Amino acid sequence: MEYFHGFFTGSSTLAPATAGYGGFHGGKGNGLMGLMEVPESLNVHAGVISQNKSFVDEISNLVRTETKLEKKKGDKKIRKPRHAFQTRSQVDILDDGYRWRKYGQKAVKNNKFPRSYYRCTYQGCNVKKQVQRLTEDEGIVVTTYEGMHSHPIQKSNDNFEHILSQMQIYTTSF
DNA sequence: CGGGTTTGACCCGCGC
DNA sequence: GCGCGGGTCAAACCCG
Repeated sequence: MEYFHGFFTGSSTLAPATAGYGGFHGGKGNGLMGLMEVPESLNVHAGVISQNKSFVDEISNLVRTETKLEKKKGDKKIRKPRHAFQTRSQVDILDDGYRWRKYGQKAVKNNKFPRSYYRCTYQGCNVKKQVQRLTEDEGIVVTTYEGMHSHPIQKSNDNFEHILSQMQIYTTSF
């Protein structure tokens, strides 16, 4: 819990994305080398590769949507950092080593696939994630993590590393 | 039996 | 005020 000090309180406006990385993976940061921050170059890349264009658009939309929720005059608003991962996978369930409980599923507009909402089941851990598949590229799955884990992973992460090795990753922070 | 999933209802912010 | 879209709740259900 102490992890969240000054992070979720919103006192610090910078909300370091690096903290998110560290929290995401407790111990060895092996496969996380693939992680990179996504600046505005995101837009630059749009249109370069036709296949990737669609997901880039989707990500952009995602970013815009969440950014709007952060603008509040009464600076008391807590800005919760989110990290969006774009992965290539046949299955929605990407086992990252944590134990998740699904708590909802909604259809999103402009997307024929539903979005699933998961919550970490570790006691006191309020990390959430949502998984979304793209309409045009059903081989692409966007996973958005919200919050940080303040506890160790409960399973061996061999599987996790394996998945990471075949992952194209995009992250955004707010 | 206990924990996770399903699924419709509810809730809330926002734009019209 | 109302409808819409997105996020969450919770009761029923499923499965080991």
